[in-house]
Amino acid sequence: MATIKDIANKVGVNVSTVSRVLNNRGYISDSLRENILKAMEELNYQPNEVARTLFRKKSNMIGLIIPTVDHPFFSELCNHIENYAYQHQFKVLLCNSQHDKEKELMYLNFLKAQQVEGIIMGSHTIDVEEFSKIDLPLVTFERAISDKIPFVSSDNYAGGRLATEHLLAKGCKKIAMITGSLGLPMLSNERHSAFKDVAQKHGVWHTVLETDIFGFNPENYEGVIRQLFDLYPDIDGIFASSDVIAAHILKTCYMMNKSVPDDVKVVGYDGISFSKVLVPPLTTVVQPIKQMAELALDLLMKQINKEPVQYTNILPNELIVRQTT
Amino acid sequence: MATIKDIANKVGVNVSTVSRVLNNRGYISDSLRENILKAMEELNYQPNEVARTLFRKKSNMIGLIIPTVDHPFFSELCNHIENYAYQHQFKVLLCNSQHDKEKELMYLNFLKAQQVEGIIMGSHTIDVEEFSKIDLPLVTFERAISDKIPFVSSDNYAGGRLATEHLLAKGCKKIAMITGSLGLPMLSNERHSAFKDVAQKHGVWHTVLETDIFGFNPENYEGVIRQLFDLYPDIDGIFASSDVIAAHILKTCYMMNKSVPDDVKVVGYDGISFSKVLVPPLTTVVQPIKQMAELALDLLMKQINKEPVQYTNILPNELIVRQTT
DNA sequence: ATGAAAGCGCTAACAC
DNA sequence: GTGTTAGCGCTTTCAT
Repeated sequence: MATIKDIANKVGVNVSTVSRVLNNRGYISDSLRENILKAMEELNYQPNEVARTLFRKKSNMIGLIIPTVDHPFFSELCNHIENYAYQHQFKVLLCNSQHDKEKELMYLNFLKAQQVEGIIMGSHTIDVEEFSKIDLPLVTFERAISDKIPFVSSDNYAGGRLATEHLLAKGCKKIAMITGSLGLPMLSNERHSAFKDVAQKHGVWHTVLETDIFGFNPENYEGVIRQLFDLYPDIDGIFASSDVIAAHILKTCYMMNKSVPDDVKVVGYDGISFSKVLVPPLTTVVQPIKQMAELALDLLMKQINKEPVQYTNILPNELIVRQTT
Repeated sequence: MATIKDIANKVGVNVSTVSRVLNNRGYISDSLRENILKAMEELNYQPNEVARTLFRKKSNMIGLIIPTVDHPFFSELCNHIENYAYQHQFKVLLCNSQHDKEKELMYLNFLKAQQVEGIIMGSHTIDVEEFSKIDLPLVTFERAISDKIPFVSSDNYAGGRLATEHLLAKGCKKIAMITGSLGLPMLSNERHSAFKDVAQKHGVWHTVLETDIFGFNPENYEGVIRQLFDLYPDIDGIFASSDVIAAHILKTCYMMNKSVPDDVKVVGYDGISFSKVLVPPLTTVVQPIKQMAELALDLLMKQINKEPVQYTNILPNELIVRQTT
């Protein structure tokens, strides 16, 4: 791989001259610039960004840690973040923690060592204390760590209320919530609080099913949903904590010959693009994923630029009624 | 951020000594090692990987370029690649080209500049000549560039044949294929060739609908599928070039009150995890995505280690019959 | 067993 | 306008 030195030698100038044309800094005669540019072309020269980063202490990279990109919510989030970052000349280093504490911590250190300029955290297995060591601009998704670390989330409680009240408004008498893990310190747990509060307030029978410890183990979703129906055959409304879970509910209803929305109504959460192509198209609480992504990056960039930021960033979401209710 | 110098100063030794404990190389007295380790702990020291990479010319990073992570096939692929890479101490730099030639090229150069050790290309908008300039270990998905660049794909022709023959075996008399763009130089276009060949061979009426130029613009899928049905109301079998398209077909059938599989049968392609939770669960040609991901990385790592590789890597896929046929 | 020094590729004073 | 030089943080001979 050609270096700046090779170019300099070839043209017969000093490396600093080459560096000047590379950075468009200082004066150089047009003819020299021409020659240098030509030499770069010929040697297929590519400035070594690693060396540049070492010197500048600026990598133009940010880190994104999520549980797994293989979940539509996160892949959409990731996609928006990448796009927006690209517009602002940032590259994103994607890290999938797989909900593994070791891996999350390891990636956190890796990102630091890699001199990223900031980190967006969407995975939450590590403890609060660890964050103090990071000492890098940070933004969190769905988790409030401290009043020093801004977070963005949608209004989970309001979303849960919207969903539950909608089920009741549609006449459901016996409702269930099926949710991923409630054991992680995430704001999304408030969807569950809202569900319980609303059901209690209306004096409606209700139950909660926690599918699994981590929320992303869809292999056994159908099994547990079947169990729920076996136990309570007259459940007529379900609030799923994610559209992915909702999809499994629709599938299970299909397999059990329960008609949606006639026998049971279901409302999802997230508003991922797949929600509108499900059969039937899913009623769901849609989060403003794109805005959330861009807001997170804005907050990160502000910190990178030493600008003040707001720590609490809760975006509204919207119930979209389709055909499962 | 603490550097190796800070540690050295604090302990009162030379940086090379610190470097030694960092790399477990050479001899150092146990007591010194202890002290140094303690100092690192106290200063929360993190070796600067950028500096290390500059020296070693080894980044432990590979690049992955795909059209968009916001497509289940690629997010699953990406997930498997990341996992497998992690097991082999490689990090992956994810680049979404969005099918944009500029962006793909820009990312290609970025990856080189970033000193990645190799690149896996799943996006294919740039021309063959560009590849000669890359001069880095490369593996391609679904595209044969040259006999110097290994590629991995599933057996697209066989897959297309499997799907089409299955439709015919199920008694379809009037079949359509709905496919993404055929305009990109991808091996997956062979699914289409197989479809036509099989239909012709059996003398069955058939038509092909190309949804859009790039294959990932699902906004208007329902519209074009409706048009197809309006034009040919008696189509009774559809082969979709991806499970995502198949999902849109199922949805559109639902909206048009066409029963699947009674009125129209549909078979998808990919075997993404969502295929089994669709309603009805989708009959589809499943690609061995995980094996493909790991094979791609194996081929890349072999090149990195200067080992010989096989250039043609076509994996078999399997028709899984579920309830849409 | 530890230190001194050179160098990875690049940039930015500072000379001339 | 262009060259010289020091240095970014780290590793690795080569001394001692």
